[in-house]
Amino acid sequence: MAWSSNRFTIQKSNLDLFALKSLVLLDFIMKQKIVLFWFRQDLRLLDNPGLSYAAKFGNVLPIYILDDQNSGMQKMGGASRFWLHHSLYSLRASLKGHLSVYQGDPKSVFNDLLNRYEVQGVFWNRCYEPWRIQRDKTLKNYLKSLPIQTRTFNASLLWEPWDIQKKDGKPYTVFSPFYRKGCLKAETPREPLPRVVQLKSVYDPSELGIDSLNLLPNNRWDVQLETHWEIGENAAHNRYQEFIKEGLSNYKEGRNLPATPCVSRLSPYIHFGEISPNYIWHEVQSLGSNKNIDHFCSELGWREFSYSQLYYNPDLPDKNLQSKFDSFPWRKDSKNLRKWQKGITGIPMVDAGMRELWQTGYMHNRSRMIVGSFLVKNLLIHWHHGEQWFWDTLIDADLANNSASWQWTAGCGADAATYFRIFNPVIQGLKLDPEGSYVRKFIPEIASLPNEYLFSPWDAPVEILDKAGIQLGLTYPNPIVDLNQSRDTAQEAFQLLEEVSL
DNA sequence: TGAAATGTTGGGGCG
DNA sequence: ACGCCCCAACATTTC
Repeated sequence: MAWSSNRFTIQKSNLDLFALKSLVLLDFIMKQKIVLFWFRQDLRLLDNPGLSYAAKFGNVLPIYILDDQNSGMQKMGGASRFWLHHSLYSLRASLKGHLSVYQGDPKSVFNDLLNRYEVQGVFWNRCYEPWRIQRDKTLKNYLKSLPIQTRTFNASLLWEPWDIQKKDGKPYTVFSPFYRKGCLKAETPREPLPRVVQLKSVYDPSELGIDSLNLLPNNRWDVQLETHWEIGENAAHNRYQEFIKEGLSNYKEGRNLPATPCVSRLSPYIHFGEISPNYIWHEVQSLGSNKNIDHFCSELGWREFSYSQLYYNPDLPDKNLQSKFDSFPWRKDSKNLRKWQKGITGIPMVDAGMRELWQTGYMHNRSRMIVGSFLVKNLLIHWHHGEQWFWDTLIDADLANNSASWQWTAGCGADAATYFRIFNPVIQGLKLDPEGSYVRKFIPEIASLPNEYLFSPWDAPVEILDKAGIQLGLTYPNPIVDLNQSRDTAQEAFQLLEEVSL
């Protein structure tokens, strides 16, 4: 049975004659013995437990599968695809060209490979998105039934979600005890493994090739993004070193200032596994212990917390954790949603954040909180819309972090900001971008305003606007809502929610 | 990882 | 010297 389907596969593919002949020959003698290593969110050679394990077996076929079939509504967004495209190229180079790429349902990809090779084992590092857990569980059972040796590893979390629980066996719902009593009291995270060198790798000539995955957009908006990022494992380590040099020593305070280089910007690399949290954790810990290092480590803890929340609440991306929010009267306001997305709300701190996102595929963490608060609380637009926009436009879009953070912002999450915590983008700007350099960078049309009015141009006297060459409503929008009034409205609406649920 | 309103304190100017 | 007022700075309460 395997023989006939083999020939069929070969005829379909466009191999050159030599490769065809040698494969047919192999087919007659014996199928090549290999183990499969399946790359997923772990596109690296350093500290890759699954790959290190596979490497012990000899001939390893390293593969990547783009699976848009099982992901449902959570299909990878545009910015993520851009990143993935380059990350795969980088990984392929590290593997000296031996990365074989496929598309579709992994089960059929595996079946095809099982027909053409004698597969002695299949190994991968675990992912934690509910749809991936579901898919991989089924797949693992299937492979085991054949039987084929299958083994999975942890390469992307410092602590497995099922290892961090309260004494009563329930998951933590508040960050601080989750991190302090849960994570820090649990076993120290695994030490990073050495880089896989001398991998005896195999290449499958009938793989698709990275380009045929069509990960880049047709209208090439990615060209601008590309200027802001180096992508791949080496780039991840360069970014890490840069952060240690430029950002860590003032991390605790500087992390709130969007114009400073104090945040790590490692999130896209971590998401795609170009650098491992274990590597970062142990490197940083080896530098000693102070408030900056501790705070940075706790941010890795926040990531663990997001994954824990998603693991124990698989519908975190769709459903309010606090169900009383189900009845909240969100506004269907596609015009204002569009203005928020494009960064033309007329509120500089919000627009700066949204334009940073659009231009670079990234947004400073503090800006994410400000624009999120604005969308949900000042515009009263459902957090799903923010979640979806971020999902499509962020290069570090991560299901756990994205959904947990939006639930936090909206106030419906587990350890959420209470409803009356509403950011004032003017005050946040004055406090956190005191030089105004963040706003001026992304909103050049108001750059000539003095700092005093930079965050609230509508308050500026006409002569100052004139002098700065600004005509509100023409060169820069009037604010789409009154901050004070919309804040009061929101508080009333959220207050009502509290009362109804009593 | 909020902001505004309200309350408290203490120093300095002044009659 | 003293009481009074003003106000900034800080603390607490409220939404």
